[in-house]
Amino acid sequence: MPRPKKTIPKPELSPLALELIAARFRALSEPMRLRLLNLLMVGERTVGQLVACTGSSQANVSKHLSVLREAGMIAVRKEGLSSVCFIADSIVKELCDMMCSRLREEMESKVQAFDAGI
Amino acid sequence: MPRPKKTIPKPELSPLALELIAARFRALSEPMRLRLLNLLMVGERTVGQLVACTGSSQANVSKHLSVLREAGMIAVRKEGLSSVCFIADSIVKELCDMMCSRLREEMESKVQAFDAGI
DNA sequence: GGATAAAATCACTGTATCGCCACTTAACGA
DNA sequence: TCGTTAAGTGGCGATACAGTGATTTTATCC
Repeated sequence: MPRPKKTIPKPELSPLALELIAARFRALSEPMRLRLLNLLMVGERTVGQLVACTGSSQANVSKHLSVLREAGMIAVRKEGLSSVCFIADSIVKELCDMMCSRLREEMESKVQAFDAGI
Repeated sequence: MPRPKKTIPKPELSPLALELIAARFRALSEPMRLRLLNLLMVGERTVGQLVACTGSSQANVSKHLSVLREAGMIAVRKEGLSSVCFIADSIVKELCDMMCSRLREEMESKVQAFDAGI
C-alpha cells in the first residue's frame, strides 16, 4: 500500500469542523491579537512586556492572550513571577504573511488601475 | 538595481494594516460563511442554490455573501434574475486547506498521545 | 403596464465580545 | 508571615454581529 493516508474527498465539511476552523480564524480577527502575534514573531515576550509594547491594559492583554492560547497559536512558560509567551504554531506566521502580501498586491493593483486612468 | 522591490523589514504593522488583515480573517470566522465558501469551491452557484444547499434563510445567506464580497473573497455575476457567485480570490482555498489540514494534524497527534497512554 | 421571481435591504432581538475597573490568585523575597 | 509584583478573573457598559421576518429593489415574462 503506497498510500496509507487516503486523500480526503471533501464532499462537505462537518459542522464541528466548520466551527473549529471558524474559531481559529476568529482568533486572528482582532487587531490587538494580530499585534500581539506580530510582536511575538520577533521573539518571546513576557505578558508585562506585551502590555508595555501595546500600551493596552494588563487585563485586556491577558484576555487576548488566553484566546490565542486556547486557539493553540501561542504557548506560555512560567519563569518566576513572569509568564513568557511564544508562538506555538508556525501556521500563524504563514497565514499572516499570506494575508499581508495579498493585501499589498491588491492595493498595488488598485494604485495601478488608478494611475492607468480607470 | 536587481531588486526594485525592497523587502519589507516589518518592524511593526500599522493600525490600518492590522485592521484590514483582521477584517479578512473575520470574514472567515463564521461557520456559515465557511460553508458557503466550501460550496463555492466545487463550482459557482446562484444565491438561490446556496440557500437551498445550506437550508438557511435567504436573508441570512444574502448577508453573509455580501460580507464575503466586501472582503474580496467572492464575486457575483448577474444572469437574468439570478446572481451567480464564485470564488474571486484563490487565497481562500489555500487558507482553508492550510487550517483544515493543521487541525487534522493536531487531532491525530492527540489521538496518538491518547493511545500512547498519556 | 402588471405579475412574478430572485435577491437585497430594513428593523428587530438575542448573543457574543471588546475594553475597563476592581479583585483575586500565584510566586518570590524580606 | 507579610509585602510586593505579575498575571488571571469576574463584573459592567457599549458595541458588533448572527439570525428572522417583512419590505423593497431589480429583472424577466405576459
